Amino acid sequence: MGNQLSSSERIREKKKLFLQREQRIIDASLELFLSEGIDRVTVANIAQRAGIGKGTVYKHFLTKNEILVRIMLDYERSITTNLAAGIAQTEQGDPGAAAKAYFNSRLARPELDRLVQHLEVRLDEAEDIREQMQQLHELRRSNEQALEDMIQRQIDRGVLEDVPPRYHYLAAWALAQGAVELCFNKSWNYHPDSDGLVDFITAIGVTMGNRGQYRKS
Amino acid sequence: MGNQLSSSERIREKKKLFLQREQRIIDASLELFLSEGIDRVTVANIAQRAGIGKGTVYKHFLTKNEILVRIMLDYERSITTNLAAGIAQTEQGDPGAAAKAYFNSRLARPELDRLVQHLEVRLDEAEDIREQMQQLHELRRSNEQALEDMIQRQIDRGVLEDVPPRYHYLAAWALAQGAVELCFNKSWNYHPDSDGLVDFITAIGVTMGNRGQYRKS
Amino acid sequence: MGNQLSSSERIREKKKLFLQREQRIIDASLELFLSEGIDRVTVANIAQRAGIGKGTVYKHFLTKNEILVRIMLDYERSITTNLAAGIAQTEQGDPGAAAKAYFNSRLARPELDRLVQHLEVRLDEAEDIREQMQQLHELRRSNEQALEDMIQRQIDRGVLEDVPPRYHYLAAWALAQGAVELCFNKSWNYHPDSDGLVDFITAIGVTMGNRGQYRKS
Amino acid sequence: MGNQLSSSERIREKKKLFLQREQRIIDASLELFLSEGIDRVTVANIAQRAGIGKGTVYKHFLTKNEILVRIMLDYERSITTNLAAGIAQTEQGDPGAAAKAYFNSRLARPELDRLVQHLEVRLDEAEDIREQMQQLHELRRSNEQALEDMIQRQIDRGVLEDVPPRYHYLAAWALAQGAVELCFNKSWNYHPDSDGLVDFITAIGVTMGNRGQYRKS
DNA sequence: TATGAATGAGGCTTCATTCAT
DNA sequence: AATGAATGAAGCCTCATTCAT
Repeated sequence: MGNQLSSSERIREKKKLFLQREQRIIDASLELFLSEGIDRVTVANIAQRAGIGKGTVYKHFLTKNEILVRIMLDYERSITTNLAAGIAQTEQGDPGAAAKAYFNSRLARPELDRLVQHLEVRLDEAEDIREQMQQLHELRRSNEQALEDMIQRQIDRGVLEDVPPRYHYLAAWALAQGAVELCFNKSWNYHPDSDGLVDFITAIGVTMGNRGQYRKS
Repeated sequence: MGNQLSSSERIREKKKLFLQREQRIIDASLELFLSEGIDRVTVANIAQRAGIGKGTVYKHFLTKNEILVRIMLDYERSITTNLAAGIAQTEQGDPGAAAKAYFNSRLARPELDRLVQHLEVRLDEAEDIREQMQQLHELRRSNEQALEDMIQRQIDRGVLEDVPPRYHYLAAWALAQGAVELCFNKSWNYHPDSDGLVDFITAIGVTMGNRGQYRKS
Repeated sequence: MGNQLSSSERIREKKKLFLQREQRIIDASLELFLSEGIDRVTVANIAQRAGIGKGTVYKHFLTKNEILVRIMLDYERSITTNLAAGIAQTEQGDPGAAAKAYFNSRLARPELDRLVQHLEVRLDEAEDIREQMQQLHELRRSNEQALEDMIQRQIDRGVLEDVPPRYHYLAAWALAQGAVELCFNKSWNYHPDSDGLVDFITAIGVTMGNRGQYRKS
Repeated sequence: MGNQLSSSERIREKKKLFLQREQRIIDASLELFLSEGIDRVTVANIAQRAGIGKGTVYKHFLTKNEILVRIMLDYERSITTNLAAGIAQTEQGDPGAAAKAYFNSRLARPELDRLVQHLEVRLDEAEDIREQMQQLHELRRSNEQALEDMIQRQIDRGVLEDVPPRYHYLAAWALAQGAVELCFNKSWNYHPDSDGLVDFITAIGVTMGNRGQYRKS
C-alpha cells in the first residue's frame, strides 16, 4: 500500500506532470528558435522535438504566438529579478551594482536576449496575445519606475550626471541591446568568448553617465 | 530627324528605364516594409505599389530575398560613404568626427536602420543570396579595416584608451544599434523626437573610449 | 440497517443513475445545439455542460453521431405518441384531429423540429448509426401505415378527396416542415409569436385535402 | 495575320476565360455538394473536380464560404426572375400564375433548392460574407414587397381570403419548402418522379388561400 | 468507473514562383 | 518584354476518439 496515493496527491502529481510538459514545449521551442531561426520553426517541429503530438501543444497554448510570448515573459521576469537585486545593492552603497547586474543578466545568454528582441518585433501587432504583451509592457514599466527612483537618488548624491533620469537607463538599455546584437553579427571579426570586449562594454555601461563624463556636444 | 535616336542611344535609354524601374521596386518595398512590417509584405504588394506586374519583379530580382538584400546593400553603402568622410575629418584633426558621422548616419533614419537589422536576421541562412551577403560582409570588413587603422592612430596619439582598436568601434556600433532599437521599443515611455536623449547617447558614443574614462572593472 | 441496500437494489440504483446521466448528456447536447448551432458544438462542450468528463460521454454513446441520432429518435417518438392520440380521435369522429395533433406537436417547439431536420441531413450517410437510422425510418413507416389506414377511411366516408392516401399526409408533412423553417428564416419580416400565421397554416393543413377543395390543375 | 487579336480583344478574351473558370468552380462545387453532402466537400475536392489547383480557387473567391454564398445568390436570382414573370401574369388576369411560377421554379430542381436551404443554415453567422448575406436578404425582401402588393390587389378583388397578405405568401413559401424536403426525405415511401404528388401539392399551393377555403379553427 | 490529456488526420488559407500569352 | 493567372507546398489549428491512471 506504500505506493498508493491519495486522490489529492494524484491530482497534484498530474498537475506537476502537466507543468513539466509545458516546460518541455517551451524548452523545445527555445532550442529550435535558437538553432534554426524563428522563421523555420513550425508547431509541428516543436511538438516533435518535445516528443509530443501536435495537438498536445494546443492543450497548453491557445496559439503558436502564445508560446513565443511566454518565452518573452519568462525571460523578462528573470531580468526583473536580477535587476531588483542590483538596485538593492546600489541603494546600499555600491553605485554601479544595478547597471552591472543589468548588463550581466542580459549578456549572460546573449542568444536568448536577442531571440526575445526579435520575437518582440514579430509579435508587435498580433491580435491574439495582446493581453500578454500588455503584461510584458507593464513588467518593464515597473522596472522603469524602480530605475527612475534609484537613479534620481544617485543624481541627488552627485554620483550621476544631472540629466533626466531616463537618459541614464535608456542609454544603458541601448548599449546592452547593441552589445547583444554584436555577439551575433556575422560581419564583425568578433567572437564574444575570445576577449575582453564584453567587459569593456560593461565598464562603459557602468560608468557612462557618471558626473563629469558628459559634455554637451 | 531630331527625335531619331541611334541604336546605342536607344539601348542606353532602355537601360535607364530599366534601372529606374528597379529603383521603383526597391522604393516600393521599403515603403511597404516600413509601413506594414516585414511579415505582411508580399511580392504582389510590392508589384502593385511599384505599379508593375508581379512577373516583372522577377525580371529584376531572381527571388524575393534578392530585393531584401539589395535594400541592405544600398543602406550599407550609404553608411560607408558617410563613415569614410568622417574618418577623413578625424585624420585631419577632429578626433570625434568619425564616431559622430557614424552615429549620425545610423540615427538619421532609425526606422530604416532597424529594418536593415531585422532583414539581416531573416536572411541569415538563406540559400539564395549567399553571394550578396558576402558582399555585405566584405563592405563591412573594409569599413572595419579603415576604422581599425584610424583608431590605432588615435590610440598612438593618446586620444583613445589603449585597448584593442576594435573595442572602440564595436562598442560604438553596439551603442548605435541599441539607440536605434530604443527609438521603436514600445515598452519605454520614450519618444525620440521630444528630447535630448539621442544627443546624450551620441555624446557618450563620441567620448566613451577616450583615455582616462575606462577603468578595468 | 435502514440504509443498507440489497445487491439488486444497488444495481437498480446504479442503473437509474446511469440513465439519469445519459439524459443529462442528451439535454446538454440539445441546449447547445439550439443555442450555438450544430457546427459549433463539440463533444468537449457537451461533456462540460453535462458536468461530466469527456471520456464518460463515450461510456454512453459510441460516437458523437449516436448522440445526434438519439435526439432524433426521442423526438420522433414523441411525435408518434401525439399522432397516435390524434388518429384515435379522428377515428372517433373528429375528422381534423389527426392533422391538428400532428401540426401542433411539430410546431410546439419549432426550433427542436428544425434541429432534427438538420441533424437528419448531417447524418444522411454516416457509417456508424446506420442501425438507429433504420429504427427512425421504421418508426416513421409505422406512423405512415397508421395514417394511410385512417385516411383511407376518411376517403371512404367522403371526407377527404379521393387521391392516393399518401398525398394527404405527405402534403401535411410538407406544410408542417415548411412552417417550421418559416419560423427561423431570417429573410422574412416575420416573427412567429406576433400573429396568427401559425393558426392560418394549421387551418390550411387541417382542411387542405378536404373533398371539393382540390381541382386538377 | 487573321488570328492576330487586338490588345483589347485579347483582354476581353482573358476575362471571358476567367469567368468561365469561375463558373467551373461553381459547377464543380454544386455537383459535389449534391452528390457528397455539404460536409464532405473540401476546397481540395472542388479544385480537383474543377480541374484546377487549390490556390486558383482563391483567385476567384476569398474564402470557401464565398463559394457557398455565391451558389445561394445565383439560385435566388433565378427564383426572382421566374417569380417576377409569374407576378406579371397574375396582374394580367391569371390569379394562380404567380403561385404556380413560384412552386414550379422551386420544385424544378428540388435538390438544388434544398441545398440552398441547408447552405443558408450553415452560413447563418459566418463572419466573412456578411455583405453577401445582406444582398440575399434584400433580394428576398424585394420579392416580398412585390408579392405583398400583388396579393393585396387579389384580396381587394375578392380572389384571396382577406388576411394579412403575408399569410398567403408565407404559407406558400412554407409549403414549397416542405415539398422540397419531401422529395429527399428517406423515411417516406415516396419517389417524386413516380406520381402526381407534386401536382397535388402545387394545386394546394395555388388554391390554398382562396376566399372561402379558410375558416378560423 | 470516470477522467481528461494526448493524438493526428484533415480542413482552410497564404504566397513565392513559374510560364503561357 | 511585361503580365498576372495558376500552382501546390507548407503552415496553423480543430476536434472526435482513445487509453492510461
